[in-house]
Amino acid sequence: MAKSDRLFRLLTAFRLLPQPITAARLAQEMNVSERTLYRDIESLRVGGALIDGAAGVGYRLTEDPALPPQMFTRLEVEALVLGLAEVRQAGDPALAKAAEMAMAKITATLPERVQRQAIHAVSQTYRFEKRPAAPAHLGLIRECCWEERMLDMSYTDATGEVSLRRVWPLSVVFLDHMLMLLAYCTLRQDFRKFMLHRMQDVTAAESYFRPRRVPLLREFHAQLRGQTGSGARKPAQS
Amino acid sequence: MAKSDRLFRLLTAFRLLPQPITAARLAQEMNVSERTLYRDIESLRVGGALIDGAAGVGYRLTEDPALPPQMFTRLEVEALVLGLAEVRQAGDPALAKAAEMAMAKITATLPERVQRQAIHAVSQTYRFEKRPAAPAHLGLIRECCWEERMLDMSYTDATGEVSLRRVWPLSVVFLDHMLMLLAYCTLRQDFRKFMLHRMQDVTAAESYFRPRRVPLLREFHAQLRGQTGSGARKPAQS
DNA sequence: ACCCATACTGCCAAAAACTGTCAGGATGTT
DNA sequence: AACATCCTGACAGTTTTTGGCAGTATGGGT
Repeated sequence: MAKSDRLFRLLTAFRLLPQPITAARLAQEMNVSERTLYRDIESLRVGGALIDGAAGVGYRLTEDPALPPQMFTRLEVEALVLGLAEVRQAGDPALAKAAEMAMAKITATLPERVQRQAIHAVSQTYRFEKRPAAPAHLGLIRECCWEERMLDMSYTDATGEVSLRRVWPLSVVFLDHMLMLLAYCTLRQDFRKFMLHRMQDVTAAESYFRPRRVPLLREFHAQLRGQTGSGARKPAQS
Repeated sequence: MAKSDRLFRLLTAFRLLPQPITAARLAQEMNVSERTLYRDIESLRVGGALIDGAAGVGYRLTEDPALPPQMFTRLEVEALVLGLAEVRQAGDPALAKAAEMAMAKITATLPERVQRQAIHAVSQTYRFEKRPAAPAHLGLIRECCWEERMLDMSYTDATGEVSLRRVWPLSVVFLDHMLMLLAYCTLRQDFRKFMLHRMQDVTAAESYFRPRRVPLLREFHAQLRGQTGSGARKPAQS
């Protein structure tokens, strides 16, 4: 095995195996002698890896050259922590979980000192008025947006009238107190806003509208901006 | 030169030099023959690099094995975009700017396809009731929290009474409509919450309270949790 | 302080990997 | 079609790497 291949693999082993880890354990993992393993460690060090080794203890990969050179300022760390904390309160359990995972992944890439800054960030968020829990069909709606897949539902509008709709879902908007879907409505042949809590029997249709989502959304936004600019009239809503 | 060293350097050259780039150019850069360069390319490919090579054109590094093994799921990307968008509406210009920068840094590390998912994320946020712009002293307060530096101010409480305060600032809380500082108040010898818009003449003191911020904040939170659990009484506020 | 576990480094002969030259084939662009 | 460039095999000579051995240094626990 070429040494260069082995060095790549050694870095992977370092990331995956519990630390601290002894040279003997790594050598076993790599099928080389300990002497060679010591040399490999030295090579990785020359290549930029910061590997801490304590006699009687073992090795730790303290900074990984494969990790991004990206370095967040302290204020950027605050923004990330605060933003992801907001998402955790957004009322969407799946998104809250994803926010946690994203934060964990980012934290794992940070040097220890910056990790501590993130864990003990100054900025916090607290919401007195909680959003109601997201309806069960939020995940389905989101996936249909991603996949540019049409969506069928019955919708109860503000007057209490129920209608069957086939829409092209474009975007999910988190408002102060509720969730809204921006979509193109095939029944009305126009853009419409739908409140998620007024939807029933939401199902993914067999048809797709790809690849139209991004331009349509851009158009909807332009329309909304145009209406906002033309006065205090509230944008049309289903 | 050891081949393993050269492979690291070749990846660097790939990232820095304009693409597409010919084998001849890279060989020159690395001081090896073209034949060796072809072998090196093959070695990088075996190691996971996705390098596109077209006869008559040159090479492109399409996916870089040095990029983080961390990969955000699509939902995690949504959470990041949404969270940082919330921060941009938080009423704190410095933090908003930091959120933009953080998002740009994260985006830059993503493969192209995932970058597009981030740019055209489904989740958006819109706030009807904007927070008032943060008072000018927010930045100073934040820095004093970071540095565990005492803060002096005059404070107008809910009854309109003004008092001079020296506090140990612990945390800035973004509420629905306003900003709040959690602090230890040396005047009252107790934890207190202060609304930022009721502060005047905010200055950093000469003294520090480090390293006390994290345990104090933990204690304050425990106190708040205790009060919440004991009934509907609203926590004490200055 | 002592003991144990482990990091660390130099040396050397044998083994393995690598190199550049040469030749020839394939492919993309204009 | 012409040109530029990717691609790959073969081979003799060169360079690098390996593992075993020996000895030193160091961190952590008791």
